[in-house]
Amino acid sequence: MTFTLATWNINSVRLREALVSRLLTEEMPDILCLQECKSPVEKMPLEAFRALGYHWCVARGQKSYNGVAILSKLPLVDAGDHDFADLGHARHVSAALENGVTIHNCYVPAGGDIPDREQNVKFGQKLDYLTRMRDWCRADTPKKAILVGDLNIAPREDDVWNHKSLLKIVSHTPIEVDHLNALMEAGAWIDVTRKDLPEGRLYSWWSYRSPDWEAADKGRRLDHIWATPDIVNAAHGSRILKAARGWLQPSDHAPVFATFDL
DNA sequence: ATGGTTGAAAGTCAA
Repeated sequence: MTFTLATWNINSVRLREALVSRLLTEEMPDILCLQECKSPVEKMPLEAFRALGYHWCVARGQKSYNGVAILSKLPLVDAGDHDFADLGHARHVSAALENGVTIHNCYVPAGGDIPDREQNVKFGQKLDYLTRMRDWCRADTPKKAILVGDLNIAPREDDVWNHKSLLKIVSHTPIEVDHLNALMEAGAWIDVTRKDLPEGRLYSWWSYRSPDWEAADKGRRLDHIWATPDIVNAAHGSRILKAARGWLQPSDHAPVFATFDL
């Protein structure tokens, strides 16, 4: 069985229902993981996606903030969620496919503007969230698992438009990268996007604050697809649909894709 | 060090 999976921080699924439908229609991923739905589950426009063949959905929502959903053409079973930060945020949900693969859809806290937990509680919450995810992987080593989402960290020098100028910018500070790497080691996670595309700059997010995002191209790779070693060799065909960042009234994130032959 | 833009929701807060 082969399936294609995509992950996309949609920044309001209700406002951008038409963009989600466009992605589902044009790209036809078997599974689409959304973050920042900014909606309770009962107000997510799931009927529109069902009409396009996405009959299964596992989601967690809340009013105004956060919110994650896994839309699928393939049967899914809800496999639970974790509130890693104990903040009552809907930032994680997981689902199991019939082939025994578990998908974890994550939205790691952005962490505020100041990269210092003494001055900025949000930064501490981000680091603590990653530590709790690490401990969860240590306690329960994931198998046949895929972890996707907006991890809000661009770990590599070629995951940002300028490594040196971003070293003190939240999303690319060494302490965040250390926390992300500790999580990867704890679960033996492999970065599927970089397995497939090891060379060159890759971005999945361009700020709304840049007047000409495409010409400036000051991007960061914040959105990731990881897999455990037992299935990573099944992964191929990674890509980032940069064009979606240029759609009308876009999300500031572009969708990231990978295909698995399992 | 600051500003720039966007979304939800009706204040600002979060990103």
